[in-house]
Amino acid sequence: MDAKVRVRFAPSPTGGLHLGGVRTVLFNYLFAKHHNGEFILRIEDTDQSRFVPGAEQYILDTLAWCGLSPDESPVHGGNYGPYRQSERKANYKKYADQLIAQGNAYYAFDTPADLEAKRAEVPNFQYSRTHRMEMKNSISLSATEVESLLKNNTPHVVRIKMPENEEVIFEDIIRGEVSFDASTVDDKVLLKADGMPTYHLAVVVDDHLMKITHAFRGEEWLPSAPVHILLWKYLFGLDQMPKWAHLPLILKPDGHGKLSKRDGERLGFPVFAMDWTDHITKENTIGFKEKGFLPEAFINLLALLGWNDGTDKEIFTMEELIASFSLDRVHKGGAKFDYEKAKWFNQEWIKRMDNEKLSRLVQPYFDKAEIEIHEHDYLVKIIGLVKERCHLLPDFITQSAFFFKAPTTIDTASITPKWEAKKQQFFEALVKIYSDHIIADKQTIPAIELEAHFKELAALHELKPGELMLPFRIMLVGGKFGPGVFEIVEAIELKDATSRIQYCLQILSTN
RNA sequence: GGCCGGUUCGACUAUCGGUUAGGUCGCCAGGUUUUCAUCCUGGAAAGACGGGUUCGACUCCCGUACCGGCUACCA
Repeated sequence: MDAKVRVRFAPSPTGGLHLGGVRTVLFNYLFAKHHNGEFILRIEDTDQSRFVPGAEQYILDTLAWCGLSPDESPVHGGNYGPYRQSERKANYKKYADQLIAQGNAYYAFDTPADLEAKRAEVPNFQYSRTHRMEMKNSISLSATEVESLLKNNTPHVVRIKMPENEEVIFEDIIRGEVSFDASTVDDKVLLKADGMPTYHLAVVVDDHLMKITHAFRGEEWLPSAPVHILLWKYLFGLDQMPKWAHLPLILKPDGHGKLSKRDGERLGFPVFAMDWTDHITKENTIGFKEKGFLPEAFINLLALLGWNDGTDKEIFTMEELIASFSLDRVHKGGAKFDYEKAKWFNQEWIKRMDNEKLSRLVQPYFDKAEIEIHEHDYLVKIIGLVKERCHLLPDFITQSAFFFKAPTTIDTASITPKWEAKKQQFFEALVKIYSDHIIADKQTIPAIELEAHFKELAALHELKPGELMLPFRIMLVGGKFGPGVFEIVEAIELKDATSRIQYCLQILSTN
């Protein structure tokens, strides 16, 4: 039987994790869990010039928030560590040497300045068979020259020698057969002058050493696939190579191109999973988490960007995704990100979520808005009352603040045009009745009874309840929104309701 | 420029040769809600183009167009 499924997500820790990155993690995770396999997090920090402090922790935090916990990682450990490529540096040279010995790679001594000059001189310069002999390397130079350069520790890189008449063909799980003429691809650098491998060498060596069975990555990697295939062939044999799948890109909602951080800023939506603060500029980029998305919704919407189960089902739990995920239902084409639909997913998840659980998630937003919650049970109850009108977590503040303190702004403009003495008298009578209840030690009354009393009183004053409802609502919540008025009165209790009515009557009489 | 990939309503997508091309978001209209939201009903809205193959093509093949990705000692 086939070996146990092992997949990896291999980000370089350079900044916030964006939608596309998280989706790549998700597909890796779902595939692994679907096949009872293992999901590995490997940090590809081979470019020391791009090291960003905190970025690795951010990736870990993001995976934790999303519920995509790795089985092996720099912090979770595992039998194939270390899981940071910078700590695996010693591994790579051996393989580079092997490639050179086999004639599949060579030393190149060109300085960055040499390369720059050559690029300026030759339009569309490629370091390949067309110009290889014009450069300074162990193919163009004599053996003695190379030896002395090496002996003098002349800075050099190792480049793969792309074959001349070879068609590189491989099977992509999503795209089917893909082929390249190897001679059109340039001689990629494998080992840099600082001794660190480039992605090309590192990914092949580590996938082999970590026994990766399936390698998934974004479509932007497709053009360099022939380099990786060749490396597998030269180093470990094609029969050992993982199965590849190049995932479709997530595109800008408007216009064209890959979704980027700037699109989010421009169009007003998050692109990163969580808040990310640039360590140099201190500029903060908002994340889906902080914007008020539920991780369940975030995962759900990401899963449906480029995949579906073939039915009309759109709301999936993680368990359901694991059960039904399959790579052959992943699309080939990129998907434009639609923030409106993203919010819809979140709303659906808010509606489904347990009030108690929701209350714990919403509490921080109340704290931030400086709205004091005296009783937790009261908050839970209010959440149940307003949840279906909230798309994002902060919506709970605007939708329910009036349950905790009297509204600060009152839309009196919607009352005054039809305000009259009769109505004034009605509300004064209502205040009297509520006050009597309070004196009788009744702090609140069930909504149904409140409504019945209200209607009786209206009839007594020869007014239709309909003309009183809107003013009443505005007195209580400040505007034309919110749950049923009598439910509100029941919740905020008579004392509070009374003072809100009185406050408004005062404003209305002075106008 | 070169190489590679992609193309169904505005967006996400179903369809694996035979359908009035379906669903969801958004949009519009109506109902419910004596408010808003929810919810319900209805509506507008799509196979890039041109050739084949076939009794029959959204579906298979070729070409064109358009879009995207890559083309660093970055990943």
